[in-house]
Amino acid sequence: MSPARPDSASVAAPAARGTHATIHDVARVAGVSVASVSRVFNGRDHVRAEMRARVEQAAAQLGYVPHAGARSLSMARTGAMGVVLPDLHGEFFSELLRGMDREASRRGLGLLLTVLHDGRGLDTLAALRGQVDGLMVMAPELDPAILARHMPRGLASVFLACIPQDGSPSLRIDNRAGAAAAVAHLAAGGAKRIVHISGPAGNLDALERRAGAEAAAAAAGVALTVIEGDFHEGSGAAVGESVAAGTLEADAIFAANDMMAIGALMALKRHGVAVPGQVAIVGFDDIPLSRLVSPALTSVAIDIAAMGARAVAQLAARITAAREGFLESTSTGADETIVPHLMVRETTRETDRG
Amino acid sequence: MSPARPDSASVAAPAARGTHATIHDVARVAGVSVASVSRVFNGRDHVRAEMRARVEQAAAQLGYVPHAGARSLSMARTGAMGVVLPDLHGEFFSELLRGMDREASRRGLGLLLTVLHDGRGLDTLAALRGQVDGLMVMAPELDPAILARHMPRGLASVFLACIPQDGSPSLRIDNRAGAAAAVAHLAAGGAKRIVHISGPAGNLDALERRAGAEAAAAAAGVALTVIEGDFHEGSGAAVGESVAAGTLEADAIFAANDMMAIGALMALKRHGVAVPGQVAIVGFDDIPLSRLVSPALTSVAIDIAAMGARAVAQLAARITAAREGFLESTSTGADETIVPHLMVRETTRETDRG
DNA sequence: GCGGTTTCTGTAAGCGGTTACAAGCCCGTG
DNA sequence: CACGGGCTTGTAACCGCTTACAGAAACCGC
Repeated sequence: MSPARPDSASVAAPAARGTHATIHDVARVAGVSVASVSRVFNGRDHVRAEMRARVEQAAAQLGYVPHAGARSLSMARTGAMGVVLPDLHGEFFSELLRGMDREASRRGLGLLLTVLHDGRGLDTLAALRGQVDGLMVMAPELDPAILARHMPRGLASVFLACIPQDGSPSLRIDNRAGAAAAVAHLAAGGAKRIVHISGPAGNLDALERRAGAEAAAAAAGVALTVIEGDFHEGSGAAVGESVAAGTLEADAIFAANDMMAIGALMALKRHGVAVPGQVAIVGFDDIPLSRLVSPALTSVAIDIAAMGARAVAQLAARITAAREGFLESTSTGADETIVPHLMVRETTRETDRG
Repeated sequence: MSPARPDSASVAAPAARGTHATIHDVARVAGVSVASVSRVFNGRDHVRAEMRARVEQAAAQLGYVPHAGARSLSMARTGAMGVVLPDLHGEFFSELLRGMDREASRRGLGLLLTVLHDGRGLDTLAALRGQVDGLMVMAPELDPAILARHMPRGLASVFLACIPQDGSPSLRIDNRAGAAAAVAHLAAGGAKRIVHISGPAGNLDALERRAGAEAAAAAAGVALTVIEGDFHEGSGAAVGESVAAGTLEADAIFAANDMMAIGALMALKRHGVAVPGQVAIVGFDDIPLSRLVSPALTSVAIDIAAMGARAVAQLAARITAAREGFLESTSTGADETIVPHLMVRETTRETDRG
């Protein structure tokens, strides 16, 4: 019983049609044990040069690639992070993912995307166990209690722009400060009657932005009327129509996001209302589109991509902490607050060409 | 030796700190075998109501969730699809993912995102084996041979807008037809000297669009000058500058994508060149932004989200085909061609208000 | 030429599920 | 009351890989 040698007969069918070669096939072809093959591939342990060569040759010949699933099962590590997002549109979505990807791929991690279509999808969260090492969750519309109930236990997680659960760290946007800066800027520019187009009622960001706007308006002694929007262009356009028609009196509009601001802007333009001459406008998010509309939109800027990258970094830290055994540690991982800044453009500033 | 009964002593520590309960823990607590627990959770086999109740109760008590990795190992099915994309920006990216997600989540599948940063990332493709059931690959910039070399063998795949490998089906945009329609439209509007801002040299879409434009220009008997761009706003702006300065003579511009068209549009506007009065502009892709700039951009429209959804559907079909054993079948899965259509807006049409 | 290291390599026990197979149960019949 | 057959359930063998442990081999100084 000599150790298995490369024997042309037994090597005949290393893998069935379409099936992949396994580590055993490689071991058999190379005439070594599976442990050695594993060692060669993970390169931590000592392996003689000749053995390494034999294994690599066999692996190449068979087109062997380790099976990520099996590996993650025995190592308790998947190499992927879950991203849980609401049903986002457009630039915010892509910028966030872009930032996450930048940081994740730097660390050799994958990103598993899960979109919550207004609540549905929540039950798939639990199924992520064993498929990802941690979760980045953004669910500003969701009742924190419901969210908590659906979070898979024991999976490291980071929350974006929503209330953190069970001591997980979170990344928060200082919506109040951003909104306050916007309103203060409008007031400083001479606005007396500001209309705030808010986000949907249940949305946390929306609530905070509204609060910030109200505080700043009170401080500056200007009137603020709040109209609820839905973060989409249409609701902004509706407000623009009302203002143009005179139904709604306003010399400035502060929208809770850029799409609504742009909707309002387009509606006003369509009706020949001068922006910023008669009505000044400020948005929130500073999506790339903002500087392309004309007049270019003044907006509260958040570095969305950077936020995504930070989320990955935080989660990575939290995952390794958990692996080291500090998981129950009282240092829950620092929350981070991202402070937005005002990007002044043409909708709040008379330009040479109006 | 009765079968293990729920015994408070042995049940003491179902899971260590932070660790998940396994199917064995559930079996022990419920006093049944692991097979039964598995049956209850997969619900295919007959299980008595009382057993079901016992297991469900135990699972709930332990907060048990099946481990996706382990399950995929024994079932040879992961429930996720890999998405391989170039380093895309903006709306195209988000629309595509949006469409893919819509279809994937309808089928209960996840999306694992891998971005190719100009070539790097290719080696991670092979590592996807065992992590996804199939791959959707979009790599218009990549040499097909290099791509082929890096594709994990035996993994079902669908190619988007690039040359298919090994008989995998692909989804292609009829770039030629779209570009031809754009140029024909410009010629019909009276253009005599058209400038085409192409995409980068190695890009397949870019080449096809250029070819379509050239063919249509020849057919219509109008002059076409090609200037190479990079799909970003800046290169479009550069052309706009040249045209405004008179360095480049043109009464119409056809850009290979919308961002370059918008760049050109902004540059022309900045210099007071009338659009479409002096220069008409057509873009390609019809990203949401196109209708928001002013004048609104005429563009060749592709339903990007629909394309993403189709890719998922095709891949799903191919995966089940492979599972049924038709993997070597000569019917390689039908290629699909998506025919774009022209969306005429203000940059090629005098409007009431110019 | 022998014990003690040091450096490789193989064996086998998991990781957490699924599932073929066999065994046990319960029932209606002849 | 023995018997065949339909439901349920348990046992154990995988899925493909990592890794603790132990055995083998090579090298050391004496």
